[in-house]
Amino acid sequence: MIADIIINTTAKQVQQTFSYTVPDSLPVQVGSRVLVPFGRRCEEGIVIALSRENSRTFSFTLKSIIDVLSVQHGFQEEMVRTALWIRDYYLCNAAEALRLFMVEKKGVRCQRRIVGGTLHGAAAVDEQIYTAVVHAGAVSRKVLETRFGAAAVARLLQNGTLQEQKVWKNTISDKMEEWLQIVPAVDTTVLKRRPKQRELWEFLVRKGECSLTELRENGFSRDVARRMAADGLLVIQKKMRETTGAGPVTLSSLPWKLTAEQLAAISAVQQDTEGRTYVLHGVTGSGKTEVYMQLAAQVIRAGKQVLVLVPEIALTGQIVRRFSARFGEDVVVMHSQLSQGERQANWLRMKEGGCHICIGARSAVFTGVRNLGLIIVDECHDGSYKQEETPRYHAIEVARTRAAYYKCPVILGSATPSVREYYLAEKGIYTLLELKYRVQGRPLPSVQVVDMREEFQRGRYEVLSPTLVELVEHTLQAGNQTIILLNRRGFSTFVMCRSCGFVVKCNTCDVPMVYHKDQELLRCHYCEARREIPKTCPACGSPYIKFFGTGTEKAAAELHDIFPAARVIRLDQDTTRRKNGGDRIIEAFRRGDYDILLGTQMVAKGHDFMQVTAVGILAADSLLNLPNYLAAERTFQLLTQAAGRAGRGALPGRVVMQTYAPEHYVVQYAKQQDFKGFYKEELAYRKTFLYPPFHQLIRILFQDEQETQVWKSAHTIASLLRSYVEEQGDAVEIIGPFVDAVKKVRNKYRAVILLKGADLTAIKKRIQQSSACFQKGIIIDVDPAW
DNA sequence: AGCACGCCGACT
DNA sequence: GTCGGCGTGCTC
Repeated sequence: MIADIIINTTAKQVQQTFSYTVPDSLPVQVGSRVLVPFGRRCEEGIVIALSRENSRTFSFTLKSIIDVLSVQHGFQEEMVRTALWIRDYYLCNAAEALRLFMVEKKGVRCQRRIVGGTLHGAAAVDEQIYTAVVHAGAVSRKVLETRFGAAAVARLLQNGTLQEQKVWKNTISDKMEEWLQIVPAVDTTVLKRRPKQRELWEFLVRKGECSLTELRENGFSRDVARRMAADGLLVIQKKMRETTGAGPVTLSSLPWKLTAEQLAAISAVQQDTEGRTYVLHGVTGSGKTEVYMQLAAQVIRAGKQVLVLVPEIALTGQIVRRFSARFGEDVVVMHSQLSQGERQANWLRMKEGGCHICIGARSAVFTGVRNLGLIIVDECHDGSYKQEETPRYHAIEVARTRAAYYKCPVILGSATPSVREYYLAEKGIYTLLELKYRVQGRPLPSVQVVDMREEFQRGRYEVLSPTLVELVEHTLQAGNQTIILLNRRGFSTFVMCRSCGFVVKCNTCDVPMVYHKDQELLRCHYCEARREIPKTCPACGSPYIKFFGTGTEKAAAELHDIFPAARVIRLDQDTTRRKNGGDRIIEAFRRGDYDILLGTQMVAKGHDFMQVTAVGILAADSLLNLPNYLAAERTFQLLTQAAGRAGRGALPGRVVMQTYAPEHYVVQYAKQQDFKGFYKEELAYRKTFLYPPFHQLIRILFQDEQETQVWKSAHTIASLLRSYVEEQGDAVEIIGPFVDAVKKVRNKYRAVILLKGADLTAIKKRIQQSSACFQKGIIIDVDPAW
């Protein structure tokens, strides 16, 4: 057999496949992670195809695979296929795409060590070093150098007294376990006077064979077995560690009274045999999680597995608790804060089929599986499903590709699906499932819009309008809770000189710095830069420095002034930095330890707070002015989701939205909680300007410390692509290069080229073939969230 | 990415 | 003459 292999390195020049022969003795499959000789060293390779020996000829002699690194960490064929799809769709390295599926990113590590060579009878020191090395067998160079000095070590390496050796360490070797087996037809009379050994013998006769862990669980010591093995009564063998058994499927299901809509949605998906994608459009509070769990139960009964994707860790807590309560041990959680060991254990349990449900954020879409039956993407509109570093994949597209292989359904649940997803459902490419009513007939909250321009004209400059103050006061008196959303952290958003208009910007990024009062510092939200607050204007020397704009810190301060007795907690990047910080704050608020939760968009994400009856949205239109085709959609989602936090318990909810653009269609539809209305108007806009879902986008970002260099390489690529489009008559529009929305980040200038067209497959192939597009400082983003 | 090869300048 | 700088090219 001949194996085609991708070398596990991200080096741009080593991305083609390499062919190796497969020794008959090795269990190599598509997806195996193997050790191969590569140049004059060893590397890890992933087998992506196997073919018969006589089917191909090569102009050079092939080398042979040395070993299989791990059976347990090997990929399923589906994972290899999905990885290669990611490479071709998102235009990244094969190894980068394959690494998405790995818990341990590198399967082999090279270690250099020093061993003894031949002693050239000389100085006593040399002999001393030589014998030290020989005595130890092998030593690392560092240890030797600190003991005897770098010069001496170098000299002895030179003259051959010492030699440097390389060893390759397998970091993903299979976990082995010792197994006991009786030797049949052996004379057991000796056991008469060995009661403990006889007991073990009888136990093994009943069991056939038994692992060492099982032995311990049954109260036998390993020593008894060892002695018996020495006497030839039983044999101890090493076997691959078995999956922690697929525990009994206990469904402590308390069947809820489902609404007719929930039942209809469940039965539609249950009847699926071709693996379609479903958009589960359910208003906030319509019971989507119950639908997920009922479907998951069905899939588990059929012996298959479920992947559940949720937006962020802050949100996993709640949904994990609900799933765990129902499915117990059959649920594992994947999140970035697990230790390497926990992560690996969970991954292996899923891959070997020992567990049926995996819940996690974006990267959980790559969890190994044995037999996939369903993928659920909760809050599918959320921006965190798009990875913002290479490979820049979208978890929904990866989910759909994986599901296509298993012919299993994908559920995209949201109260505010993205325009793209809803459009595909309307067109019949996906299937639309609607939940229009809240469970138990709870009403949607009533929404009041406050025009902040009028407030300003009346001379009210406070952050909180009188209408909102009244609502908060009322809610506090009733003993209920309030959520306040403000999409900016820090105290004020920028610092400006009143005399000359100078704005304090970050030294390395082209953005204004933000004033953080609790640290008495200016901070850049693009890099980690901090700076003292200047006492006088750095440009004109004037002392009239003023802070403009409002962040969560300032709003918190104002709330404290107006309601000194109210217990306020902030939820933003500054307060959630610590481990589980977000979950801790949310749980404390849920318990009722606080009256007001004030924060950035995190407060709007899917939490179920029964005691919240009021929601205030400050600066409802702050996202609207971003230079991004998704600005309106993002704003509508944020406003609707935030408003949806009110009135999820038995009590009705009230919402106040403060805005400078009350007549904007986004604000109007959000006020009515009218998804359909917003969707129609937004879709018309997208059609006019040929934005997704009508056209696809690719964004190519160029970064360099030299501004001229950025433009040079951007123009080179742009003209390369333009000439291709002209030659081929490809209907692709090439826009730019133009300056990025932020001109400079971390001292690197930024330029952008945008590709726009109904079908970009041909030009993607062209980009993939061009080495000029894969140089450092160039980032290719397919389907950018921009 | 590594690692070797090769070409050129500096120095015991 | 030789040591070491890093530009270039290859790895089945």
